[in-house]
Amino acid sequence: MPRPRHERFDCSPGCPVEATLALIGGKWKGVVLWHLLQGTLRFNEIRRRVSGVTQRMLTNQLRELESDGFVIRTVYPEVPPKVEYSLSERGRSLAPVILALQAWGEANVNVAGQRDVSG
Amino acid sequence: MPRPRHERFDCSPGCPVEATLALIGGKWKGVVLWHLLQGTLRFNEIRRRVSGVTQRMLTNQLRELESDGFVIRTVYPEVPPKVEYSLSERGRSLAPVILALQAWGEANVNVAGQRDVSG
DNA sequence: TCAGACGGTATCCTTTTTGATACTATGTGC
DNA sequence: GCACATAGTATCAAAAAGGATACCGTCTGA
Repeated sequence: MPRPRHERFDCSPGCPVEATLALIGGKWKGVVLWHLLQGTLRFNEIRRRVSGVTQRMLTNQLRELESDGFVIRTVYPEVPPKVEYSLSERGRSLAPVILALQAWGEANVNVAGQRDVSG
Repeated sequence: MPRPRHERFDCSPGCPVEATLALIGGKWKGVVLWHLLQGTLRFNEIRRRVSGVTQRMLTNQLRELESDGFVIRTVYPEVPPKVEYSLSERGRSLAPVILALQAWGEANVNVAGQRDVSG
């Protein structure tokens, strides 16, 4: 069972930054949260939208998001199975963070892979 | 040399989020960026502020931040050595992201023994 | 002479994270 | 019977990230 990268965050000023990052820094958590910000989704709907994620990883990330209180998992006792994922209030409170990440990425990450290092 | 976790980010909407996270998601990058947002710092100044980080990891994270164009490393050819780290323009452009992370963390992460965090 | 500060490297090792693959159960359509 | 869809587990392996420790050269101060 994966754990947060820090156990305590009373280190120093600036640590809330780390704390937040430790919660949403999983490889797929950002995109998943972003998609859930648009509305409730079923497992395979998320999986199709987040291209490249494996079933195992998606389960994993969703479980972590759930146990961190960001995501609500609703199981409908049907056959075939139906499970819906939606954001909790706490999850929605991340919106400004996710949107800031998105905005910066759109403005600064070149898809073509170019990188300007020379200042 | 560590690489970003994705090589391409043209996957789908939402991916700018992942792209940004891949760049600043290192264990100590958030705090380091936060501290550098306050001004230029020397290596050991950062090290003292970021409690818990080892010399190796700090070097590591700073090198990655440098090669991603966020941080400018200035070596003064003196003895004893003097190396200063400051944010590039690109680094400063992360301010809204870092501040969003900090704001959320301060509001939502239960920090045992946390006192005032100026900012 | 010995310790400490400076800003690192080099090496080894452990932990964490991620990926690939196969498997579960049930129902529907062909 | 067979494949597909649903939402997962289980298992094994690899890769990435992180940590501990020792070492480098030079200077200052005790």
